[in-house]
Amino acid sequence: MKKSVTIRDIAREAGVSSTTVSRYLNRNGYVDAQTAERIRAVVEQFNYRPSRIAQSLKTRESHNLALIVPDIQNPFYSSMADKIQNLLLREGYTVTLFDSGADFQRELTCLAVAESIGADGILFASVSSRRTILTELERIGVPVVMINSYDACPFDAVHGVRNESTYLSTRHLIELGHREIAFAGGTPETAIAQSRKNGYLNAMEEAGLPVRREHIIEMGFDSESGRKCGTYFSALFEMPTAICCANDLIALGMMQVLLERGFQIPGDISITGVDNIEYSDLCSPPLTSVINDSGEFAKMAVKALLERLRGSYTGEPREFLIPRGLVVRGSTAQPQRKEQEA
Amino acid sequence: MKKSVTIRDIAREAGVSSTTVSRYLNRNGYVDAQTAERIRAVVEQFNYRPSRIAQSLKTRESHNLALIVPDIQNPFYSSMADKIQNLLLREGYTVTLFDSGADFQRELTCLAVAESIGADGILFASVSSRRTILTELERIGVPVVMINSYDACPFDAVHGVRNESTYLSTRHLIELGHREIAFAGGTPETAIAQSRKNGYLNAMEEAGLPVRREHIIEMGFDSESGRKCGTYFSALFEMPTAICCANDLIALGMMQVLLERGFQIPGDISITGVDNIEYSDLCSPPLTSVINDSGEFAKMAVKALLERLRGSYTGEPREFLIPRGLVVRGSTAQPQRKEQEA
DNA sequence: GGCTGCTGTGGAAACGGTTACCCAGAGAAA
DNA sequence: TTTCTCTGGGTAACCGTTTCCACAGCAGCC
Repeated sequence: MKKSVTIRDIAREAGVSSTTVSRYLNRNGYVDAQTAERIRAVVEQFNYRPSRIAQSLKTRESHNLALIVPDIQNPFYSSMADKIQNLLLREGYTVTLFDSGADFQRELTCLAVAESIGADGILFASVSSRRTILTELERIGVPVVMINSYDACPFDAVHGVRNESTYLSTRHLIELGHREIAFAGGTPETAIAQSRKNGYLNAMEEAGLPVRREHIIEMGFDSESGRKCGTYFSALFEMPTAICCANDLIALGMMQVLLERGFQIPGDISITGVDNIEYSDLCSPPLTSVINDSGEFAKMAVKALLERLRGSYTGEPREFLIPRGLVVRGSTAQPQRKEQEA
Repeated sequence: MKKSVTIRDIAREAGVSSTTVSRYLNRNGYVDAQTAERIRAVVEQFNYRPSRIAQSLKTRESHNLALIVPDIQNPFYSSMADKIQNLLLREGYTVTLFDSGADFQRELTCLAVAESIGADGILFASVSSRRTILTELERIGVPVVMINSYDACPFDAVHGVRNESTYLSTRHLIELGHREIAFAGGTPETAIAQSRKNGYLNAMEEAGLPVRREHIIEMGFDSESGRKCGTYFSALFEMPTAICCANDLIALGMMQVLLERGFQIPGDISITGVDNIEYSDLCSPPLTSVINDSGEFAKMAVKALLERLRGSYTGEPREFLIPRGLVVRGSTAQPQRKEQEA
């Protein structure tokens, strides 16, 4: 940061006090039309921009918000981050983005940094939501919106209906006639992974289908985990006819190794994902997936946070539910084995 | 931001002056071991963290850097952003991420915001690099590192060898025996799109192959543009036997519509991309691509910027070249038509 | 004519840190 | 003894804003 032109420079040059310049800039208080014009001219001439830092110090708001996501490389989150950023920039807020790597300790670090830079609010796609995190958030004391974090918490929350996403995809598989349906889950012990697993289990139970222990495997939410899960399933003596994946990245990684090993998709095995990221449509076969509209997540989260920041809502914590839907594509079909073929 | 505990509170409580507390915190100047311990205890007890904002105001450095990318949803950039952020967080810097949408006006907006929040430095994957941008950057006066922006500029720059990426992929196609090779480019009038186009043209010229006007089309760098280019090519009377795409997103979109329309890849037509994003490996057929190592870009850009920030390098603008390589996958093969088949 | 209320402006105190400068004492060197 | 250097620590100015007061002029009203 170089030596910058200050409000006092402008004031001196325009022959007024800095108070008046400030009033002019913030459009509050009275300032004569001619005076205003004089100030405007000087401001333009010097290309003066007030220092956000000094403003922040004085007003105690930084107009900067923290956005913490578990994995910015996950297209669901990068797309959501993009949209959140655009919406907030328009409202005069900047966004500092943190990638927690889905790690509890790093979530805490992110929060510490967010606090020290004086974030006015926090958008938190937390993966752990342990007590420690919640008490830390309360201590910091700024408005918080939790995203995709299903645990009970004293903050506004934005997510889909609990246990719904994989319920939809599993139902779809069941309706196609599958009975041996496996599940590839995300990072264990996280609320969202739990919710995805429950959706699968609920659908299976509702249909009276047994769930084999070895048909459930949980690694992480990235494509590398998907590859590992795929390798695992391909080695089973009794392979499922369909696999419900906890998100699209897992599904894509899974498809890759299964295709590599000569399985037909959906001929031998059907695959479903969750999130409906762009790439689920770009791959072949294109992936049947559950829509998680990152734009809607962004919109609701921003709306909720802005209302808190502006004090236009001060009531009890709210829960915003984002509607979902199933997109059926080429990766799912009726099972072709045993009963069917015989 | 709530009322916070200040350095003076700590000083009072520890029975010293705020100067001493500051000295203790910043480990400069002399402070007695016992005094230090007393301060440490109080700091911990009150969970005191100095206000970055107040520090910034006084020291004139915000420890915040701006990162401006054309499209955060492009995996190359989201991956690079992720890595940059991690590297810098470790050095005590936070990163404010901007998505310019590959738009000149929005690039200017991003710069204005970056300046007003007092960014100490700017990492700029600029797509326009017009004069206006460069003079604006010089006016702001903080260290700048340009990423993937091939125009001459008075700042450190990080990119691959000029015109190299598509040169590699086009050479590969030529060596496979293709003669009718088309090109699907990115946003026209950007330096990077120009470089990608030149690589293709150079390889063609070098091999003495003619380039048809209608075999070159330039839209944008996203998959939607790729789809449009694919639709266009699929309608040509004289289709090429291979298409060199300016990046992977274009290639993926292209492959989607071509497969949809019944073309075999690589049987009827070979496709190449650039960037080697994760999804180029996850799709089928997996995409032949040119490696652009986002991690290397991140590392060099951060290194260059840190050196400037710390003043450990103050010389002429430098150019950092990131090595590339070709990854041959299933989307390319020898042409199977005419001469070959006859 | 004295009040009241509105317009237009300025002085100066914060906001929470850092740091230049000054001072005191102790031991070492002259 | 005097002077110098080193350790340890306090005073106060300053970074660039905002904002609380204060004040002056003027119109309208009783």
